Amino acid sequence: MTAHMTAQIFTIGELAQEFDTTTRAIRFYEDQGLISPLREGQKRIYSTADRITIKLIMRGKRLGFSLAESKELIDLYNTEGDNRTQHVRVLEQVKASRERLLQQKTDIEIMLLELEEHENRVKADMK
Amino acid sequence: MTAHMTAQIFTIGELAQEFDTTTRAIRFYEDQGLISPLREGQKRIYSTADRITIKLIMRGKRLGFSLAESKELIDLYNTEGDNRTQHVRVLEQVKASRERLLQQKTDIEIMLLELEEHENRVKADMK
DNA sequence: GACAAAGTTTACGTTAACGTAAAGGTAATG
DNA sequence: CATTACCTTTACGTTAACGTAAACTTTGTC
Repeated sequence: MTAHMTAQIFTIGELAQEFDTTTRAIRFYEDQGLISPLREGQKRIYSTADRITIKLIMRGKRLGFSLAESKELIDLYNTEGDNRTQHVRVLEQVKASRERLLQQKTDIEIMLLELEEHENRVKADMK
Repeated sequence: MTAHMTAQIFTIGELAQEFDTTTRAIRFYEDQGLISPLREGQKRIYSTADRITIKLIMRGKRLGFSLAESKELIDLYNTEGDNRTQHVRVLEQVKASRERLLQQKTDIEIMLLELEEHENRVKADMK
């Protein structure tokens, strides 16, 4: 038997379900150049790579990334590492992304602490 | 001498500067019921409480919170803890907020890991 | 008292990220 | 072959969060 699995594919409906979104939204992401599914006649067919891209988009949305920002990240991962200046730009982008994420992380820590404080106040108040 | 400092106040311009936003935005938050500055004649005057609220709004924005969501949080902190059912609602809200923040936190961890992986690939590629 | 630097209100404009509706193609199923 | 379940394109509508502009007051300051 062959060692490879036949490449997994997905329909737009399946992906919409999996990521709890709509086919309209997924087509919109294509419009915006975030994904480029193949076609089988009229119908779009999505690869596992497309699926991962959508997962990235959704994660980005949960963190308040605009589609443009998510696209930058996606393109970042897709840059065929060819020349040096490209590499430098990529590393700079990575740095910027990391800093943003770290800022968000500390924002979250603060908010979690404040929530806990408030929860304690309210609980004490209930007694 | 008296032990209390005369209550700090701020103008809209000062706050706009401090939070790197615009007076238009701050007035908009008032429109949306997130803050209610006092007036001195025509002019708005902001208390330290107002300032803190704005800080909360900005933190929310960095985390992708809509103004409506930030308002919920602000109202949460401002609920005069009176009756039990109120308390229960508050605690449920706290729980929901916490869960959202924790989800965001894990999203961030994953993205940070992926960034690091990619960074290493690119760096290895440069050699 | 004229001017600049802040503040004010009112109101229309703009962008992102889809929602919603219409009108139609295709493939399996009873 | 008619119905059902998806898929397609085209296109106009909607909401959030302000931006931008106009026209006006208030407050020092030269």
